[in-house]
Amino acid sequence: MRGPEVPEVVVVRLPLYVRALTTMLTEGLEVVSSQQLGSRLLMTPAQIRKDLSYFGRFGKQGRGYNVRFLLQELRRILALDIEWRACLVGVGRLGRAIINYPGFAPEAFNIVAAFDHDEEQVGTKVGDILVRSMSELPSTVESLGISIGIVAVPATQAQRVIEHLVANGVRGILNYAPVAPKVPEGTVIRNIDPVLSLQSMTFYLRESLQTTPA
Amino acid sequence: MRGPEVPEVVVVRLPLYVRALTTMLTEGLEVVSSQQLGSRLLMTPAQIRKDLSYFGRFGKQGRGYNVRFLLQELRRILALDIEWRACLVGVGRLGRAIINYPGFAPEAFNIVAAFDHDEEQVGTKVGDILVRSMSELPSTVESLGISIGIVAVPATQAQRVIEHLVANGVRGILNYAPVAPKVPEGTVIRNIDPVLSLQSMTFYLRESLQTTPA
DNA sequence: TGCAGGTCGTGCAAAAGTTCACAAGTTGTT
DNA sequence: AACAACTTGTGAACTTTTGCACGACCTGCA
Repeated sequence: MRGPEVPEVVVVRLPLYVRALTTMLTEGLEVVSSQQLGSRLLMTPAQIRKDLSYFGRFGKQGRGYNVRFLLQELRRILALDIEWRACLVGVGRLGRAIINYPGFAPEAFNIVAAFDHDEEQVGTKVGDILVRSMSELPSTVESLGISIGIVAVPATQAQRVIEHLVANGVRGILNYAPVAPKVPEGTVIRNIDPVLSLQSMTFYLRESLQTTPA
Repeated sequence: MRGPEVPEVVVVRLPLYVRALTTMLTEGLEVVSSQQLGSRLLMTPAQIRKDLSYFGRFGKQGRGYNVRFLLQELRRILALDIEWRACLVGVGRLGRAIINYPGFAPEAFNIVAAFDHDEEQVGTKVGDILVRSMSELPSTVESLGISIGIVAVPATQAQRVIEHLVANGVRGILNYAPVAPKVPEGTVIRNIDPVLSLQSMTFYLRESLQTTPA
């Protein structure tokens, strides 16, 4: 039905381009070639051109890409030109840090509600966000137009919480719990898991650590 | 010189196996087939068997894998059977949250030192970690045997800080700054970047948001 | 013992992803 | 106007990754 299916790897790279182009724009650069972009991002120019070609023709031969225009197009493609509302579930230490993280809002990702299972927490405020009871989740998601759920609960509860979110219409999950939850078709999940990152890193560090004697 | 080069995708999946096997062990499961493991991790059994085959033959035909044994082997391969010492650079809100994150220590990743550029912070304690001056970094890395650097500084300073770490012998970088720093050959970097995750997520959410009318 | 049901490890084929290489077009200079 | 220097977009070649399918083997039961 839709056009040529875009590989997920390509979609995952687009935000990298958005970020690099944003920087370039603030540097006053008006035009950029796939060559230049590639050397900044450590990628081949061909890959950048191929990636972009899934979505249209944004460049000009002999010249390159207009930074402002390409940026605007990529933001539109990724739907970054609209505000996204998220809720946080789990207001423990990690949850509090996430609410206070200053990196989301400038990118138009706004955490507009927080929930916690612990009734002691309910009614308190974290930053300027009111902590609500889990029972208020359905109505709050509905009334505030929340489409993303940020999960910062213990691993044991993550699957259940995510199912609850999905059942109430939340289609995007940003999961900080150290598990890989299963989600139904049509739901998008991204896992933030520093321990997994470290655990694959050590495979490579091992070698440089143990110096082999002659 | 070394055996058949192991693809990085494979290495990145190993920690997933480690985690699933750990859970299974606590559940009292003694033997597991690639089939079972695959259905838990949402992967094909063939992929699991192929991945493991890069490192040896751990299973028994007709039976499967001994959970305890496979887990032990994988932990050895990933070098998770030794303690890893890390330092944190940047003791802002994010850095404090990282120090207090309870997920590292149980996996034998220990943050044993913290540094900050801000002399006001130096000398204070975060949790039970003393904040040191950047000038103490070289000697501290050396004396405490630190091999991993966790970077939680503003984006503008990340590249510089990482170069400083690498120059002092730190070969593994866990970067929380929203940039993709360049690192020299032989250094392993992993980026934790929730904004990028969200920005690729919205591409898929966009569609389900805008319901196409008939 | 013989056989049915299961599972591993792996060569091979298919699929997915990356890079090459070139026609076509742009820009600036002489 | 002609040309040199660039750069895009893309089909084709190549590389990497995934999945299939089957021989070999294990286990338990009749």
